[in-house]
Amino acid sequence: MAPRIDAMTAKRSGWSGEAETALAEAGHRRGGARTAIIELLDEQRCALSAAEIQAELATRGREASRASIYRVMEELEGIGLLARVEVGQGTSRYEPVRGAAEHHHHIVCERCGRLEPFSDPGLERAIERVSERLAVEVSEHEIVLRGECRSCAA
Amino acid sequence: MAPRIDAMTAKRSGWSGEAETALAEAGHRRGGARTAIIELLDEQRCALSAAEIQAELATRGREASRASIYRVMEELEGIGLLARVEVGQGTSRYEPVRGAAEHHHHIVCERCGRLEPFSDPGLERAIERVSERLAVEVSEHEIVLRGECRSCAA
DNA sequence: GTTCCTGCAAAAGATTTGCAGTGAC
DNA sequence: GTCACTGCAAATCTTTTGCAGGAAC
Repeated sequence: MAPRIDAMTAKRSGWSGEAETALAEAGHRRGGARTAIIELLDEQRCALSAAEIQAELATRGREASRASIYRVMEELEGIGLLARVEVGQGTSRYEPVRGAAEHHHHIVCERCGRLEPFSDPGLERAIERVSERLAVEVSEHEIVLRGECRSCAA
Repeated sequence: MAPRIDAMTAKRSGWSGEAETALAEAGHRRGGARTAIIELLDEQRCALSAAEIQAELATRGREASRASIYRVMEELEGIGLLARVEVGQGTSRYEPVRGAAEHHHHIVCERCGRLEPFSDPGLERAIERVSERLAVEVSEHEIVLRGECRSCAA
């Protein structure tokens, strides 16, 4: 069931192509706003909020309405290609899901608010052990650390 | 600097008394709404949203305005006695912070939405190791698991 | 009496939805 | 030609803020 990626659609790093393909297979048509949003997301190294997506698109001269942004987020999240990240600033942020190899979590700087990704195999193992011990089918997990990032601590 | 708990104020399990004491030391006066909110929080085994707090207080005939609820949440969070928990439902939830012994995380049922606490020493150790490895001063961490709770899986 | 606490109403944000026009297939 | 995609405006929902009256100390 994993969507195949053909050379035509998988232009960039693969994620945007994967997303386009999955949407096409689900019977969606293409649209300018969505394409621009997907490409923008694919370039990011960390999660963006809807407002940030809109602002960044605007600076590129490829504006999209807030409604479209939220609708695209909803679609992508629904097919499991987008993760919603909430770090307690009252807004949701979104980032591509690229599979296990790129699986990561986030650390939020309490001083500057910056969001940084990190990953740790030991932590993932600990999560697995917990879910086994709890005898619950855990389909997702999310870890947020809060502290002072190195630039702020310096 | 840890607030002392005297026998008069620490009525219930201790947390509500601790909260009242800390607020008093910070120069706050007492008020009906706040007392009711603090007592309600102290009875909970897991986090409540502002709406739930208001509804539960109403059924007890001790209503409080939404504004007061948020204001009390803000005060308690500010002195570190309340934790804000966000599990991705668009609303914040709040729960007493009772210290290391009761430190825990949450699992959210994707089917029924119920929030359950869990704790795991191995997971805490993994978090410690990560923060050392990242060389970042981590002051807080939050872990949310998503899956199917046992009642729903049955 | 001063200052905090509270409720109400209004405001501020984020997100969602209804609708009509445009565009993809 | 059909039906999805988009933008706009309106609606919804959560949380915050301004203000005036009442309460704690």
